[in-house]
This record gives sequence, C-alpha cells and structure tokens, in this order.
Amino acid sequence: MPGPVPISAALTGGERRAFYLRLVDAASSLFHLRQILGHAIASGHHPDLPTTTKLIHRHSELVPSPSSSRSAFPLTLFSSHAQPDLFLLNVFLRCLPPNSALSLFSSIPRRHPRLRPDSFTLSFSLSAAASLSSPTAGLALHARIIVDGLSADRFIGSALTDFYFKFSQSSHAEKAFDQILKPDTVSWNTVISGLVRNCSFLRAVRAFVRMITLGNRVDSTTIAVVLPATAELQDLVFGQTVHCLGVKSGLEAQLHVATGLISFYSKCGDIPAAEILFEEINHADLIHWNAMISGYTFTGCIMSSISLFRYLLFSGLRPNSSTIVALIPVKTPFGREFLCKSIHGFVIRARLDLNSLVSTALTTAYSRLNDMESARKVFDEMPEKTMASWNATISGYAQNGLTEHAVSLFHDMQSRMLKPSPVTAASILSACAQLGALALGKWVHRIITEEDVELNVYVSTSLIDMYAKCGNILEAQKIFDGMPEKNVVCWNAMISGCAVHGYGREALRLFREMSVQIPPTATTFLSVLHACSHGGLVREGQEIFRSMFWDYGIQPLAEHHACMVDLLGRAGQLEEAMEFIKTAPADASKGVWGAFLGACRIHKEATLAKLASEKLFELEPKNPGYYVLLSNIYSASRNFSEAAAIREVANARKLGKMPGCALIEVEDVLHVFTAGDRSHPETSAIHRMLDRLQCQMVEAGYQAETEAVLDDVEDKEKEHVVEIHSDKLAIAFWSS
DNA sequence: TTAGGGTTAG
Repeated sequence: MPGPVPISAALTGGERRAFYLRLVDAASSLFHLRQILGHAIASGHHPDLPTTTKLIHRHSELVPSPSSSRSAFPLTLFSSHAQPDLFLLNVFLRCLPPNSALSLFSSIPRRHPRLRPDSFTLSFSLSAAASLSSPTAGLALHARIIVDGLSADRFIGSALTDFYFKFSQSSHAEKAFDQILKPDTVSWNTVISGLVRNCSFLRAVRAFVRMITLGNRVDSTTIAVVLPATAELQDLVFGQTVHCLGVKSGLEAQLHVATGLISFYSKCGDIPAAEILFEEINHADLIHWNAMISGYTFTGCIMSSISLFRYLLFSGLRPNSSTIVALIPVKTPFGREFLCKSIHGFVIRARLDLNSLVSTALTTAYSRLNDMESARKVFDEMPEKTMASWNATISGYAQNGLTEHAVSLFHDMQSRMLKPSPVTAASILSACAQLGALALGKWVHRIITEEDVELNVYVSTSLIDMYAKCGNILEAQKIFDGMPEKNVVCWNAMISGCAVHGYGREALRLFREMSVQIPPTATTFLSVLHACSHGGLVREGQEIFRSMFWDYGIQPLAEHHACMVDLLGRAGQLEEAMEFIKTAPADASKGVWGAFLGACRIHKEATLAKLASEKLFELEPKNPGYYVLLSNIYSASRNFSEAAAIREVANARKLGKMPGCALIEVEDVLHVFTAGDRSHPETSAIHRMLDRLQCQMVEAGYQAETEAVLDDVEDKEKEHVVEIHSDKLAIAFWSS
C-alpha cells in the first residue's frame, strides 16, 4: 500500500505524476486502484490526462471482460475531463461494452470535435462492431476507412479482416487482408484463425505456409490457430512439422500451444504423443484436462477417458460443462448407451449446469443411440436453445430417417425467424439425399440462396450429394465446378455420384485430377472402385486396387475387398473372383461372399451360389437376405424344389425380410411402393400402364426371366414370382 | 487488432 499522503505533497507536478503512475502500475486489485485514486484526490492531485489514462488502462487489465463489468470507475474518470486527448479516448473506448463503445465513437464529432479518430479508434470500434450481431455499424466504419484512405494500415486492416470473418464473409475478409501494406504476425494470425473458423482448413494451412515463406515471425497464437486446421485435415505429418516449428521457436510450453498439440495428436489417432505432452505440462489447467479427456473419447478409449475424469475429480479441480461434453462419445459407438445415461444422471446429481453445451451433446448422443424421444426431451427442456441445439436435433431426426420431423423442426425454426446456419442446411440436405426427395432439396437450395447462407465446403458437399442421389448429376457437377476450395470429402462425393450414375470413365478422370492435388482416402478408393464396378471397368479397377496400397499406403478394408469381388463378379469373371476371395482377410468374409452371391445371381450360377450361401449361413445365420437371394437363383435356373426348400428353411427359422421399397417424386409429391403393392389410390391405372410397358418391352426383344417359366411353379411359389418389383411399380406410376 | 478444450454438418 502507498504510504501517507504528505510524500506526494512534497513533490513537483512532474514528479507527482511519475509517482502515481508507478503506483497504478503496481496495483493488484480494483480496491487497491480506488485507494490510490482516493489518496491522490485527498492530497490535491486531481489525476491529469496521463494518470487518468493509466488508471483506466490498469482497470481494464484487472477487469478484462467489459461486458461483465458494471463498474462506473472508468466512466467517472473519463467524464472528469472535459477535453480528453485521443489517447485517453482510445483507452476508454477499449474498456467499454461494444454498444457503448460504438455510441461513444459516433458522438466524437459532436462532443469532441477537435479529436480526429486514428487507426486505434477505428480498430477498436470495428472490434466492437464485430462483437455485435449487426454488421451495419462495421460497414459504416469500413466506408469511412476507405474515404480516409486507411485500408493499408495494419491495425485497421486486421480489425477489418476479423470483422468480415465474424460475419462469414470470407472473400471480403481476405480482400481486407490483401490491402494491408505490411501485415505483421497479428494480421497473419487473424487471417489464419478466420479461415479456420469458416471451415477453409486448406486455405488456412496455405496462408500459414505463405506467412513463413515471406519471413514472418510466428508466435504462440499462430501455432494455436493452425493446429486445429491440421487436425481437421488429418494431416499428421504437417501437424508434426508445426510442432517442430513450435519447439524451435521455444513456444511448445505455452498454454494454448500445449492444448492445441494434445488435441491435434489425439484427433489424428496418436494418443501416446498426446499423453506425453499432457504429462509434460507442469501445471495443467482445466482446458488441458478437457483436451486429453476428449482425445480419449474421440479415439474410443472410453476407459481411459473415465479414469482421467475420476483423477480430475480426485485432484480437486471442478469439472465444467466442457469436461462433461468431452466425456460423451459422439463419434464412437463403444459404451455410448451406458455413458450417455450415467453422465446425464451425474450432471443432475452433481447439480452441474445443464447448459446448452451439455444439452446439445446429450441430444447428439441420444440421437446416435437412435433414441430420438430422449433427444427431443433434452432439447425441449432447454431454457435457451442455441443454433447448435436446433441443428443437433434436426440432424438427429435426419440420421434416424425421421425426415418429416426434421423438416417440421426446420419449419419451426423458420417461423421463429431464425436464419438457418450452414450446419442446418447441410443436415436438412442430408435428409433430402437419403429420401431422394429432389423437390425438397431444391426448396432448401432456394432458401440457402435467398437467406444468403454461406456456401461453405460442408454445404456445397451436401448439395452435391443431394443432387447426385436425387438423380440430377449435372447440377451436382455444376456446384462441384464452382467450389473455390475442394477437400477430400467433396471430391469423394462427386466421384461417388458418378459411380451411382454409371459414369465410370468420368469417375476415373476425377480421381486422377484429384490425386495430383490432395491425397485420396480409403473412401475415395471405395467410390472409384464402385464406379469401375458399375461401369464394367475391370482392368482399371484392378489397377486402382493395387495402387491403393503400393502407391498410397492405404490398407484395403473389408468394403474394398467386397467391391473388388463385385467388380469381377459383375463382369462374369467368377473364377478370378473366387481366387481373389482366397487372398481377402478374415474380417472381409461376409462382404466378399455376399458380393459373390450377388454375382452368382446375375450369371445364374447355382452351384457356386450354393457354396457362397453355405459360407454366409455360417457367418450370418440370421440374415434373411441370403436365403431369399439363393432361392431366387434356384428359381432362375428352374430348380424350383430347391428354391422352395430354401424358403422353408428361412420360414422355419422365423426369418422375415423387411420389404424393399422404391421412392419416386412426381410433381413435388413423394410416392412409396413396396413389392406387390396395391395400396396406391391409382393402382389400377398403374397396373394397366405396367401391362402396356411389358408388351412394349417384349416387342423390343426383352426376355422375361421368371414369367416364362411359370408353368412349372407350384401355386405358393407362383405367388412370390408374380409379386411385382417395387421399382417397376414406381416407373409404371411415373409413366401413367 | 489475433488467441487453447467442448456441442451441430459433408
């Protein structure tokens, strides 16, 4: 504490100011600061401009969050000067909540006409505008910046960049950044962080590389903002390079950097590296613990995650809502049911805040358990619903096939005048894609355009997927071509779209174009192999499969093996397919034999089919599909007694099969047909059209496979064969 | 002027 007042009375004006400035610097609490001010006034020293500026500055350091501070201290001090200088005004402006800061800024010409706002005044006001949800104030500021010719200033430029990124206007943000004459570390950090927040991960990494190439210094913020991008891109090697740079620059031990590294390594599956880093931190804070717990959960190490949580409680740290969220497995299925319920119970028992963050995570976890009732209950009970919670519930409905609920909740959102976020759009589009609902998808696309929802890489990929699955491959291609940044997932979606439409050559062309730009993933290879299989490109498919491991180091999974058998089998190369099966790993058995059985059906190979079925009955005795398939193969090769016998076995084992269905959209209405369906109101017209089509097909040279052999069929079996395929009904309905 | 973990999407 400062000593008695008389010391100050003995000093000259300049000495007295220096004395108080030193005291203010050393103040360690708000109470202390007020005492210093009291002493000064009592000794007749009314704080001059520099002392007041220092007092307000120290106050904002001690009370960092302006919005939570209700203290009148800075205001009283500022108001005591009728004619503040620009320095005092800037410091005061900075400690105000955003709306007050902006009204102070707009009052400058009237109340302080002699003061001309400088780059600090404008930058601070821009930050205030960015924190408010209305962009108008920031746009007016930008207009003024342009008029005053201040766009090249690095403070102003960085604030502008950040402002536009906060409103998801990435291209304006990057333009503002490009105008900065000499961007410094903070300017580069701003642009990298903005790109990451707007999901442009590849661009963020490129900006980081450019920053270094141009000789800029990196700081702990740079490392902390670029790491989430490398984690999202699953680029372990690049992240390790960033790590090395951090070590060489002596930044590894910084709090933010350590957290970023733990999170990065665990998201890339390198738990041991994350553990070493976590253990090396001297005084780990709650965020470090949360990052490590989340890393365990993310990679499916549920037991480690729970042990670390127990240890956290034991160590006396109080978990927060992020800790609870970190415990809820969203991406892995292991132990989800148990955890979800016990965590829900724990949150209630420990009277932890069941805030929007925890509720949203619970909603997601329940929807992944296919328990939409519990998910909806958590959502309904939320006092304040966030955008994430709306999206979690909508996507939960979509992923559980409850499309009507998803759409109805989306309508609900719109009636509350809530603008859909890119996540909302992607979730709803995924529902449309599953349903094949083109009209609904187009409607969502219109809303995206009308409401100016940012077309980020997720939304564009969802649109590609939706258009491809709903049959409009040209529109999918158009969106794909217009994307400024393409990542692996959108390339995969486009290739997979080509596969579905039978465009094998186009899929291969895309694959070649892609692989010179970014490394393909296991999913890419699956899509390309599908495309080869559907396009009859056997040699090309074999070449791709070989290259997958030898050129790209990706181990083929069960699905890839099954796809290869499908490729060979469809092309009639059953011998080769059989040889290939022998080389497949054990976990691929179901898939490869299933694909082989499918090929036997196409080529009516009853003997080989029997062999495949025996394997499949062993592997999956309760799957009715294989019985149906084998029975159909026997029917096709006129072995009706065997066909009936197989059905008997299936019936005896009480294996019912879910009927497949076909969906068709006519004039924006979705119609569903199952095999032999007569429930449609226009059923007689449909059957008339079907007959007409059948005649035309026969005239065109079509040879019916089953209908021609009906004479040999027993009554019961005949009923089954006559049952009209759902796809045929849908097509007949569309034609009628 | 930038800033770590955690919820929602392809």
